[in-house]
This record gives sequence, C-alpha cells and structure tokens, in this order.
Amino acid sequence: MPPRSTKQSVVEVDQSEPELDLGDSRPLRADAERNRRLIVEAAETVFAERGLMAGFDEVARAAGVGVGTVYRRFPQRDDLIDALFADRVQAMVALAESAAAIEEPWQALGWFLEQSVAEQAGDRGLAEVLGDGMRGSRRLAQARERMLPAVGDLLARARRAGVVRPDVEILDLAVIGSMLARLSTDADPELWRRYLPIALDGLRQRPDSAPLVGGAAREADLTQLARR
Amino acid sequence: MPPRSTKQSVVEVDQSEPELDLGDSRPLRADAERNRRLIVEAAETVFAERGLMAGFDEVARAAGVGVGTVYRRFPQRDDLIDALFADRVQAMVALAESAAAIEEPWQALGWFLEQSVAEQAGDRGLAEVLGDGMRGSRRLAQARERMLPAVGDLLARARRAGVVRPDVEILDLAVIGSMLARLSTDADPELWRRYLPIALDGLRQRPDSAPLVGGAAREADLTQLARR
Amino acid sequence: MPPRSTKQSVVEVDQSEPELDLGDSRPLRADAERNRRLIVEAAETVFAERGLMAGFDEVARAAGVGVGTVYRRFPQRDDLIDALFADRVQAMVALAESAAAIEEPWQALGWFLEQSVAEQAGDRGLAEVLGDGMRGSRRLAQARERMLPAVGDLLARARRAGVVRPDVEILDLAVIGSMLARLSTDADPELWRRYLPIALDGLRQRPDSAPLVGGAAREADLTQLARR
Amino acid sequence: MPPRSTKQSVVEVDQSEPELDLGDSRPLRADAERNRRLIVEAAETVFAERGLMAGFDEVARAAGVGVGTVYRRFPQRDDLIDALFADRVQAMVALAESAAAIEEPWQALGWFLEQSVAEQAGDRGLAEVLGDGMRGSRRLAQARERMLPAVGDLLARARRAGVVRPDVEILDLAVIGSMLARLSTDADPELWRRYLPIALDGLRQRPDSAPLVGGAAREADLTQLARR
DNA sequence: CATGAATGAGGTTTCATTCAT
DNA sequence: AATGAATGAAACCTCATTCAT
Repeated sequence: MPPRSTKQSVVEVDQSEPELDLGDSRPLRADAERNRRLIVEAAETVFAERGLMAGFDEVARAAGVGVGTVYRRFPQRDDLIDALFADRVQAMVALAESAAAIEEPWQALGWFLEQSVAEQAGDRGLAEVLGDGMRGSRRLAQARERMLPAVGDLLARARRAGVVRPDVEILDLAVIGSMLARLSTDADPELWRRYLPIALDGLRQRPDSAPLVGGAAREADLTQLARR
Repeated sequence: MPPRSTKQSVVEVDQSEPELDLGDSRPLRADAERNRRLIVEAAETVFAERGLMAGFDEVARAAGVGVGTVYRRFPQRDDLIDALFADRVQAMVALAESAAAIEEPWQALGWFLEQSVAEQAGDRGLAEVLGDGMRGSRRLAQARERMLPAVGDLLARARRAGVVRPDVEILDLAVIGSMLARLSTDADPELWRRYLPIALDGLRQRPDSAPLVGGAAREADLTQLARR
Repeated sequence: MPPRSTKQSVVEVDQSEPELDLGDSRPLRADAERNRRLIVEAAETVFAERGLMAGFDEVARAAGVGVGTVYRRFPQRDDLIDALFADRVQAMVALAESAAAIEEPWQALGWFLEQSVAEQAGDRGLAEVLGDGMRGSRRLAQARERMLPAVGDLLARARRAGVVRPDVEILDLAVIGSMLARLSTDADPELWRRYLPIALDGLRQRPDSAPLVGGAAREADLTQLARR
Repeated sequence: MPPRSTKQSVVEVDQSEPELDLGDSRPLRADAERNRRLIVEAAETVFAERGLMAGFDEVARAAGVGVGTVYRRFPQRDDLIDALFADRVQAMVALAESAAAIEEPWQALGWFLEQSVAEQAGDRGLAEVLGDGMRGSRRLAQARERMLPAVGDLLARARRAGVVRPDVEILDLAVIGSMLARLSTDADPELWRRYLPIALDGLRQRPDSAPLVGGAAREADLTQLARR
C-alpha cells in the first residue's frame, strides 16, 4: 500500500480486468476448470522458484495432475505464462498508478521501485516476464506495455521536480529494477533491500551528477537481460 | 591504466606473476601446445557467451578438435576453468593493487570498480568464476581470495576519507560489480557504463545517506547469485 | 522334476511366490505393461548373452523402444536386474527345496546341481546374479540368501549319509555349479552336461578320497569369479 | 619338476626354439631392443592380470614407454601375444612331455593337470591363449598344436591302464583345466587347488562310472569359452 | 478429457588405435 | 625410432514435448 500523504484523498485505482480475451468461447467442464486452477496454482509456485523455463513435469507433479493435462490446457508455454502473469503485470501497472497518488515525486518513484522489486524478487517468473516482452502472448504484452506510460508519468514528475537525474529513462528504471530483483538468495531473500537505497541515491539528481553515458537500454536489451 | 593524480608520481605496481604453479613439469609438445591454445581460445569465447557450464562438445567444435582432445588436456571442467581464468583473476587482483596507487580514495575505488566490471562484462565465465568460489581449483581459489584484502584496502581508505557510505562492505562491492557486469547485451555490450555512475553515486557518502539495512552479502549469497 | 524314488510318495513342494513385493502400488497401463514386457524380454536375451553390464541402448534396440523408455521403467540397472532375475532366483530356491523331497540324499544333491546348472547355463546374467551378491537390490539379495540354508540341508543330508566328501561346503557347490554353467557354447549349449557327472563323481565320498586342501570359497571369491 | 620315478632315466626334453621365424630380418637397434624387452616384461604382468585384451596404454605405462612404441614394435595385438606366449606354450608342451617320464599313468596325468593349471591360474593371458586357438599368430598356433599329441599320449596311457574314464578326450582335459584355472581370486589365488582333486577323482575310471554324454568339446567351443 | 508413457536428440565421458612431431 | 596427442565411435543418462490409451 502506498504511504498516503496526509489529508489527501487517493486516486481510486481501477483494478478491473480490461477484457482483452479473444473468444476463448465456452466455459470449461467443471473438472477441467478445477484442474486448470490446480495447475495455475502449482505453476505460480514453480515458476516463482525456477523461472519461466521450469519443466512442465514439475508443474504437473506439484498440481497433482499428469503432464498431458498441463499441455492440453496450455499447449504453448506462453499460454500458461499468460494465465499466470497477466494479472500480476496488471497489478504492477496498478502499482505505478497507485504511486501517482503519492504527492512527493521522489517518494512516489522510490515507493514504486521498492514495490515493484519486492514483487519481482520473490518471483523469478514475474521478473522474467517483466523483462522479456516476447514472453506470454498478446494479452500479456498489452498489459506490460501499459507500464510504460504509468512509470513514465512517475519519472516525468520526478524530472520536473528536479529530483531525478534528468537523463534517466523509463527502461533504465526497468533495468535497475530487474537487477535489484535478482538480489534474492535462499539465505537472504530480501538482500535487495540493502541495495535499493544505493540505487535510489544513485538515481537522484545531485549538483555534481555527471550526465549518463550511452543510450538508455532498449527493449531488446531488456529482453536479452531477462533471458540470461 | 589508472588516471594519474596530477603532479604526483605513481607507485610502480608489480604486475609480475607470483609463481603459483605447482609442478606442471615439462612443456607440451608443439602440436599439443597448439591444440591447447586452440581449445583455450575457443573456450574463452564459448564460456564468455554461455558461462562455465557450456558443453565440452561445443568447445571442441569451436576449437576444431575432437572432444577427446579437450578431455585429455582438461580432464575436469575445473582444469579448463583454471586455465582460462587463473590469469584473469590474477589480473583482477593486480587491478585492485594498481588502484592503490591512485591517490584520491574515491577515484581509486571508482576506477577499480570500472575496470573490474569492464573485465567481467561480456564474459559470463569470468563473472561466474569471480562470484562462485567453488569454481575452478585450488590455484584459482587462492587467486580469488587475494582480491578481498586488496579491495578491502581500497574500501577502507575511502571509508577513512569519509567518501563512501560507512557501512558498505567488500562483498557489497562484489555484488554490485557482478550485477553491473551482467548489463551487457549484444546490441550494447557496454550498457553497464551507463549504470556505473549511478552505482557509484549511490555508494557515495552523503550528508543525508541513510544507513544500509540488513547484513552485507555473504560468500554463500554471492555464490548463489553467480550460479543463476 | 525330481526323479521319484520308487513306491514312495513325494512331499508336495510349495512353489507359490512368497510375497516379497513391497508396495509396487497399482498396475501399469496397458501400453506401458506391453513395453515393460518387451523390455524385459529383450533384456533377458541381451543379458543372457552379454551379462549384466550389457548396454541399455542395446536392450532398447532389441525391445524396439527408445532408451528413455528403458530408463523410465528401470531407472537403476539393479531395477532391471531385479525384474529379470528375482523370480529366477526364487525358482532356484524352490529347486533346492524341491530336491529335499527326493529321498536318496545323493540323488537329491545331484538333481539339484543339474537343475541349477541347467538354469544358469546359457544365461550369463543369471549366473552373474547368483554369483554376485551385490547385484540387484534388496529383494533379490534376500531371495539369493535363501539358497544357502536350502542347499545346506541337501549337503548336510548327503554328508550324514556319508555319500559326499565330508569337507565340501555350500559355497564349494556354488563355485562348481558356476564353473559348470559357463560350459555352454553356441555350438554346444549343453556342453556342461558332459562334465556334470565328472564333477559329481569328484564330489562323492570314496574310501580313498583325500581331504580337500585350503578353505572353501568365500562370498568374496564367488563375487569376484562372477564378475570375471 | 616331475617327480622322477626311481631308477628310470628321464627323457630329455628338447627346449630349443624350433626356428619358425619367417624372416624378421635384421636385428633391432640397441635402444629399440631394450624397449622391446621392457614392453614384453611389462606386458607379461599386465596380460597376466587383465588378460589378452588389456589396454596397450597400460602396457606402455608399465613399460615406461609411449603407446606408440608398443604399436610400432607390435603392430598387431597378436604380435605381442606371440612374443609373450610362444615360449610359455612351449613350456607347457615340455610339461606334458616331462609328464611322460612319470611312470605311473594316473600320476602322470594328474601331475600334468596340476602343473598346467598352476601355470594358467596365475596368468589370465596364458589361459586365454591356451584356450583360444585364434589368438597369436602362426608360430603360437603351431606351438599350441603340439600340446595335443603330448597330452594325448598321457591320456592314452591312462586309458590303457584303465585308470581314466575311457571316453574322456584331450579337449575335455583342456576344458577342465581351463575352468580350474579360473578359480583364482585376489583373496585366494590358489583356490583351484581345492577343486583339482575333485576334478581328478571325477575323471578317474570307477566300476560305476557312467559313460559321458554328448560329444567332447571341440576347438570352437574351447575358443568361445576362452573368450568369455 | 486425463493420463503418464514414449520419444530421441544432446550432453558427458572413455578408450583402442592412428599419426604428426 | 619414440612419443603421446588426437581421434571419434559408443555408452551413459536426461528432459521437453508428443501421443496412445
């Protein structure tokens, strides 16, 4: 939850699913639906731990169904990825939109970065999805694309306020967030929290800030980084 | 090369190999030596791209020799890792020692971080070796261990000078360097250069620096991160 | 079948499987069962010819299935060995127990030796299993261990009757049986039948029998001989 | 040495090399000759332990020369086998001829069997050579062939004296000797001595000896048995 | 519709023999 | 002539995906 600025009403965030479905047609049979849910739930855990390339075998085992069932329900890996992460990505967008409600621009940006890393750090799959625009299908991609303007707004605000390095771009934040999110280990799953303030201080505009060199990361870079 | 502080003579740094060899006995025959070099060169490329777990098959193919030849020369993967990286790690130590010659503590630290990331970036193998103390054999481990005091000195100096956040520890630098080193893509192999100043600014002591939370990374964390 | 001693009814021998199964749980699917049988049948031939270390690849080829299938069904070589030989070893025990029903002690021993060699001859795999107590898993080992008392009884009876050399021990019989079993060739698979009476005559107590020298073979000897 | 029968002069055994060499032409250079000897000596040990298929690599290592040297001197495995075993086989022939000097036919046969097994038991290579007529080249084969009449004489004499089962043939003795020779383990290298009297007693003609069934072993059988 | 069995390519490693040095 | 390096076929085993039941 965003730290509410005092006596300020927070913009209501629209959490409703934007109906991007393209004719999945009729509903599943009751048992099929149950299995579908079991699979999704299992995959959430498995993908969170092992990433998007985790074996369907493991998912099936965790769900208590046969592999075949997983493949029938999700013939392409991307189908499962979609089912798992469309909502999560939506939630990330919502997060950025929520952050817009924080009055202080720097706090807004910082809060968002923290939240978004917190989400990704505990979920390797989510981190890969956010980084790799090629993952999942149309629906997921669309959700993902909505992050850009939302984060762009946070960034623009901070830039206007002169609190962030002026040449930081949206994908720079994505890169930094994605690197921070990797800083999670068995021994210290929240290791990233130690480095977040360093990243934030580094992003902050200072009298002596040198201009950033080179161009910002591009989608293709992000994709490749996410696939590592 | 270190940026020389003005009008100051720089201490001569000893770059000579400290003779860690343990009885490799006599030199290889000419053809074997040639193949060895082919293999090492091929492995450099392959490991740089695919990491330490790249297939020996691929190395052999790239070197234009049979698999058996690779196994004859390097019966254990660690033998090949040693051959590839012992010098590189030595060079990293030398780098840290070179940096000691830079008068200005902050510059020394920054220069070292830059150099060390430059080495690791684009060489996934080296990055894995530096992160994962279990890789390679004794000789490599020894070389790697020498980094700690060398970097420790740089850090201590910066801390005494009050220019670095006082609670940053050596392994924090290793973590940050290792993350930066990952920021290298086909499209922009030097992407990391854009984020280095951000990291450095974030490491710098400021009047308003908040203390870092949690404990610094431990060896085990570093290892796990490197294996990702 | 044991040669019945005249006008004497023979004790009914219990040939039923003594239920050693440890929760194999539910039966295999029809196709899996079919493949399992194909594999076992193929392995019978292959192991009979090449011994227990025959390649899984060859078994798979002979069975007309992929290697993976063999590994799925029998992840450890010992699993396959068990499946192939547990019943065979059981049958050998039953053989010894059957022999107990033969009234004449010498005939009982001879009949058993003949039957047991007949089983082993031409089946290198079985011979190795019987000789090498380390092969196969628990279940097989247990079955194998039951041979000792059963054969011991036959031997004791013959000794009490004074028809066998008094210093022959159980493992001596195992050694002799195992050597005889090797006497099977493509040209004459039953070559051993020629040497069996020689061995038996040699085992028989005679007025002039010299005592045997040295100690009897030990398990370790038998194991090593079987591995040859 | 044969136990000399009293007051009987022993036939002088011709130990001289029968010059079967076919133009090996000129003598080796001094160093080559030295290496040849080193190799043969090493191979004696190695083949004795591991049999005729032992790796040339191992022989080379034991000899302290390169593998290439072994292959140069003995391009075919059979060449080395010849060099190693021609004399040994000669010696076996001599043994049989020596045995002829023993007056008592049964003792002669028994003594020969004991000696010949003793030779083979300690030398797996020799055992394989004696069994497998295809091993080695012409010269060795010729030496080997000379065993037949020599042993044949011992056997004929015993048969005439009525002390051996009348239907035992020469190759039966070879089979029995070869099986006995296998009864040698690390724990008890002379295990075969325990079973030799059993075999001998079994070969002995008794009032109640049943005729042997089937035909005697043929060369082909012996060969296959030796290759096991 | 659910199942989990089957597949087979791909990586690892060894070893008998050949051949460049 | 001696060397030991190089070879490559072959066995081992795994795993993502397809398909028969």
